[in-house]
Amino acid sequence: MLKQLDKVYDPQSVEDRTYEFWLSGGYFHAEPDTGKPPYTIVIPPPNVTGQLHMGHALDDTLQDILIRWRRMQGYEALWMPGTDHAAIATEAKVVAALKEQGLTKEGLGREKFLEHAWEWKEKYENRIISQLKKIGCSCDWDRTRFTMDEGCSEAVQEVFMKLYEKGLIYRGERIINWCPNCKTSLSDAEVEHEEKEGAFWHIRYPIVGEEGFIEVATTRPETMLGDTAVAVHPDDERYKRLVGKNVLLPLVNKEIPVVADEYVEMDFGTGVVKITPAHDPNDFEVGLRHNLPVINIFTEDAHIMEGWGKYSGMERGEARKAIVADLEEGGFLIKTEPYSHNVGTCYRCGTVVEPRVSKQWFVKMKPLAGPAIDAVKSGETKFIPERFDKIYYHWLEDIHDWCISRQIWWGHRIPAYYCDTCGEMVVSREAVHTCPKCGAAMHQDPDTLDTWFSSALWPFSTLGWPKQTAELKYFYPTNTLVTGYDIIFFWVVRMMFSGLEHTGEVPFKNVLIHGLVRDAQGRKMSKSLGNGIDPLEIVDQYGADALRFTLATGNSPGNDMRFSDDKVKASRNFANKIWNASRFIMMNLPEDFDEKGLPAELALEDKWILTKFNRLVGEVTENLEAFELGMAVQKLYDFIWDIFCDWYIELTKARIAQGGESERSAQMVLCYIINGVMRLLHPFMPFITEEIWQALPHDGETIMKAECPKVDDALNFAVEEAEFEKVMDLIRAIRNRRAEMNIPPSKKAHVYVETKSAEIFLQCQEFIKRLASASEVETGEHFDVEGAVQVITNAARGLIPMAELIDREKELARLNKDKAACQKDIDFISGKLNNPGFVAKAPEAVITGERAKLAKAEERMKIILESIANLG
RNA sequence: GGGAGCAUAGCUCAGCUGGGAGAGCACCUGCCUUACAAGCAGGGGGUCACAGGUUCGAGCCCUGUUGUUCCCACCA
Repeated sequence: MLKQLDKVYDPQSVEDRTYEFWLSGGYFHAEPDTGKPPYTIVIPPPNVTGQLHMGHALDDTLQDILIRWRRMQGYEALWMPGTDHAAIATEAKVVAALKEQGLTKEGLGREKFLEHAWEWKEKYENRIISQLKKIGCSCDWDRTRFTMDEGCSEAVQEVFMKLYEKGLIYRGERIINWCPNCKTSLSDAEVEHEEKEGAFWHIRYPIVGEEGFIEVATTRPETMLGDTAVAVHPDDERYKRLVGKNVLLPLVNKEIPVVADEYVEMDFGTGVVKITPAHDPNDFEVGLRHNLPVINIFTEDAHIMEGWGKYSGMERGEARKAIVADLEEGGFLIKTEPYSHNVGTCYRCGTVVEPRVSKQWFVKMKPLAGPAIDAVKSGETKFIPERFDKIYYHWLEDIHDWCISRQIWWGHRIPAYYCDTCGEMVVSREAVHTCPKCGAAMHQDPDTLDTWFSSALWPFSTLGWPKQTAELKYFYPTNTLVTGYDIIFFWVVRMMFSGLEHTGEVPFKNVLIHGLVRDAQGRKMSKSLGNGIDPLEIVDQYGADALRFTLATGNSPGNDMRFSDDKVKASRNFANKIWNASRFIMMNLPEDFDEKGLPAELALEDKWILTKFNRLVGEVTENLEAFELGMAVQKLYDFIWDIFCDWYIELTKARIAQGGESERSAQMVLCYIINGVMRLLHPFMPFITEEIWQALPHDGETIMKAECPKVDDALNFAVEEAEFEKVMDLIRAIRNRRAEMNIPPSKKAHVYVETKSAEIFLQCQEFIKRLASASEVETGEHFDVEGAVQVITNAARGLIPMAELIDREKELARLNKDKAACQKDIDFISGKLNNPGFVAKAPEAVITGERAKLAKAEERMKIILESIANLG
């Protein structure tokens, strides 16, 4: 007994029911070594932050489409979203959550704080899982929970140890980016540069031992407290003689030297730079070259430290005002000019970054970058689209060492231990409590590791590495990574060099890069703008299938896409169309219908649609193999709507009405095609396709594990396809004429078809009657019909006697227009064919194509001329 | 300062390796044709940013120009 579909398509109930069914069957579960083909795909997801936004929805949808597609091809496909425990931005979120309860991180202490963090993390991960389910992600949730819980700490410790032992991790005093709000260091990639309005202050530094002064220009006067030199270019004639002398630092009244350094640009500003090694990365370098002292004037939240008199305790902005005022009062300020420059800000909180000298852990990047570059150069890992490899190279080629220590609590703790007494440091897998040198107590480094340090291990740490698990062997290296271009530096690059370094293999073969989702006006979706669209609201409104379809359609890899309600609405309409087409088929099947194959006798139109379907299968397969999801989806849309619904289903109505063998074979072909189409479409619209497929005669438990349609050469009928299109041409031409003349479909008319292919038109006369409002169809070589409307196609001329509606002059004008258009055609094509260059150099296939076109046009011209003669 | 992308119908965008320009939405006309008005049938609308070049042939390849978006970068 076949199931009937609901009369009205309700995505909500379809989706709830279907997902429940999948879960209860455990269909997402992936096992290694199942004997299935060895091609596997693991697509690690980005870190999630607790709230699914449109960017994630796009990412996850694309990943899920690829996963489902591979599964249907029989591959054992694995997908594991989730986060390692140091997931991005989590500490800030926990702190914010605690604040609401009146608690602070410091008040709780490290241990209690971490307890809260774990609790909080679990909550948001559960939320994310339920959100991912809503958009149809077919992820192995048990595995996801597992990988999230343990957080892959073991892998992180292992990697740290290995790198440390190889000398690729070191601890040192460096100038790093410091966020005074988050009170932690940041890597270069975590700093965003913003153009900000500022000023250029010109300040007098009196020369010691003589009259006069040297003019220094700066954008940061408040840091002058920490100045330990001024620098000029060695070749600068203006200042050459001053090198080696001292100047007096205003306000501080300290003598500092004038040094010569090539870093100074002579043409910029005054050609004199004040050197503050503690608070500027360049100055720090200059300081190193000239052995200058480093004077840190800021506390970790960017207030002036103790010991600076009235400035102490001032916030940096406040200090700037006070210092500028004092300089002016003391007569040291020459002028202030407005100046806009780039300022580094924290990518999490937007606070202006303060460069700060401190002891941090670093990863030496040069040795790691080499193999990562080579892997892409050799094509072992490919970017799609290709152009992103340039961005990748560029980043890796002038890379600085990576600062990996963070002064936050929520993260993987650095496995280094320091002796309280002698300062000895030990790096160790196990906790060390007593100093191996002096026997005093040791304490672990309070810092944690950069989120991306652990995220970089995702492709293998989630598979059990460093243990050589069966899963690791089976699934690694993975096939494809899907992510946005905004995350190449943070994550892709780091996974690449980490994978190569620790496993000796690239972590993935393909990197499919997608763009950002923007709002309807093309703006980036952001919290501050409040223009973010919640994917779950879209799902509630239009359904997950519509959302997924929208995200997959109309965009090509690497390009941004605009998201608008109208697009989702169009996708929902498409889903509705599919629903109704399926409903039509189901309604017209006998209750015990269970045919899955094709009838022995295929009608002309059956061969036509089977040929079209076969072509669709081939093209969609090709597109998906090449990651051209947008194109695949477009072709499916066109086939289903235009070819299947608007033509084939309409054609079968005549056969269904007729009954008997003709009806039965139509039912079989309808089922065959819709079944195949549902399977092709399933990755894009998983819910509706499952629901429909289940209602149809089918083999297997779920469409997720059904086989993807394959090209079948036995079902290509090129000749019949072309023949049938002659009939379609005539139907279209008649409809066109009737519409132009405003004849309602209810007004049927006799149609005479003059043609050389009479038997086809005769065979298809029922279609012409139904689809072109014909009362009778007659075919023949020639008809004499008084006062007939004439429609012309390449293969036939239709005569419709409608004397009362015909305006002879208009008819003639129209025919002459046709004639002119046709003549233009002929001229154009023959122009090409008469061009000796074309005939000599164009490929044979193109030339024969043009010849065929010409023959058709000439045929058509003959019919037009006859028609004009007929009128006269 | 360096690099990349984009510029195609009123709007949003496709257009794969060069062979007479496409879709969705919007618009206009006619239809409640028993799957679907979230629909059906038809229609109008484009110097493919500009200027050169390569080619038998350019939306597509090359050079330059303009506009626009983004990324990177230590000019205080």
